[in-house]
Amino acid sequence: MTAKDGYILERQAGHLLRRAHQRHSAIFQENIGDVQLTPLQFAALVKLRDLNEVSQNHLGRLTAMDAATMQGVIKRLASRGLIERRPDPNDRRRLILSLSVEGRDLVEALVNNGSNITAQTLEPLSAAEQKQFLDLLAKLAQLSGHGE
Amino acid sequence: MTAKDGYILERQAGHLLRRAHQRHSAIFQENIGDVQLTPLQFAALVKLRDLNEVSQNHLGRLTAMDAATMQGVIKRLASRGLIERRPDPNDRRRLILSLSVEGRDLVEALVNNGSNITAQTLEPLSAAEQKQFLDLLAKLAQLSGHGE
DNA sequence: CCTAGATTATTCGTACACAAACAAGTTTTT
DNA sequence: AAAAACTTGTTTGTGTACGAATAATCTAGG
Repeated sequence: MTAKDGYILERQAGHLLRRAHQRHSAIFQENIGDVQLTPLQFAALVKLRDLNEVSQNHLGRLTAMDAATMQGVIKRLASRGLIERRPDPNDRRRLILSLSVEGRDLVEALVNNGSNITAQTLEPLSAAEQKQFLDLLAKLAQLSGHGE
Repeated sequence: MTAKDGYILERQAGHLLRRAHQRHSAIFQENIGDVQLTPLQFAALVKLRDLNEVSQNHLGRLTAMDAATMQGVIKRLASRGLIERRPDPNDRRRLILSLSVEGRDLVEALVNNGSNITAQTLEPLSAAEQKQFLDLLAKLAQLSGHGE
C-alpha cells in the first residue's frame, strides 16, 4: 500500500528464523522429559555420547557454542553430575570431558524424546516438505562444507 | 553405522534452526550500519514506524518478544533517544510508545540495510529455493493463522 | 457497585550468545 | 632456545529469552 511495504518484518528471514526457533524451544521444553535440560545441554550430552571424550573447546565447535557459552553449559552439567572433567596430560591447557554413568543413562533415556521433538517441530509440514526444508535449512546454516 | 546413528545432532531441526539463526545474527551485525542496533531493537523500531503508536505489550506481541524482554529492549532504545514513552490517558497501565524524530530518521536510513541483510542471509539459496524456504519457514513458525 | 478475574508493566532469577581481554600453555619462526 | 603467534579455558559486560511473582489498573459478572 504505502512505501512502508518496502520492508515488512514478517517477511524477513531473520524474523522467521527467530520465531521458528522460539517455537522449537517451547516444544523442546515441553517434551524433553521431567529432567530439566535445555537444548544446548542436550546437544552437548549427545555429542559427548557419540565421541566419548573431547576437550571443552572442541565440543563447543561441534555443537556451535562459543567458548564462553560452552563454559557455562559444561559447568551446569558437571555440577549435576552428568559430565566429568579431567585435565589432558598431553596438553595442560585442555579439559577432557566425558559422560558420567548417570549422564550416559540419561542420554540413552532421552534420545527418543529428542526425535519426537524434531518430529513435532516439523509437524506443520508434509513429509516431502520436511525433507525439502531440512535440505534448504542445512544449506542456509552453511553446514554443507565442513561436515559439522 | 552404529545405534548412535539414531539421533544425529546435525540432522535435528532445532540445531539447524539455531545455526541458521546464528549465521543470520552475524550477518545482521556486520551490515546493519555503524550504529549499534540488535535485530530485536531494529524489529521494534520498524514496527513502530509502521504503526506510529502502540503500547509496549502490544508491540511485544507484534515482534514476538515477551513482556520482560520487551521491557529491556525498549529501555535501551529510550535511553538512546530513539523512542518516546508516554502514559495512555485511557488506560493508566499502558505505556504508549512512538518513534522520536531521530528514531524515525534512523529507521528510514537503515531499512535498505535490512533488506540487504535478508538477501545475504538467503544468498546460499537460488531464487526459487529462497521463495520455497520462506514459505516453509513461515508455516513452521506458524504465522499462517493469525496474521502476525 | 463490587469483587473475581484478566491485563500491563516491572522485577528477579536462570540460561544462552558473543565480543573482548586475560593467563597459562603450546607451536611456529627465526 | 628465545620470540612471536596461536590455542585453551575463564571472566566480564551487554543483550536477548522466558518463567514466575508482583503491584497497579481495568473489565465483567453477579
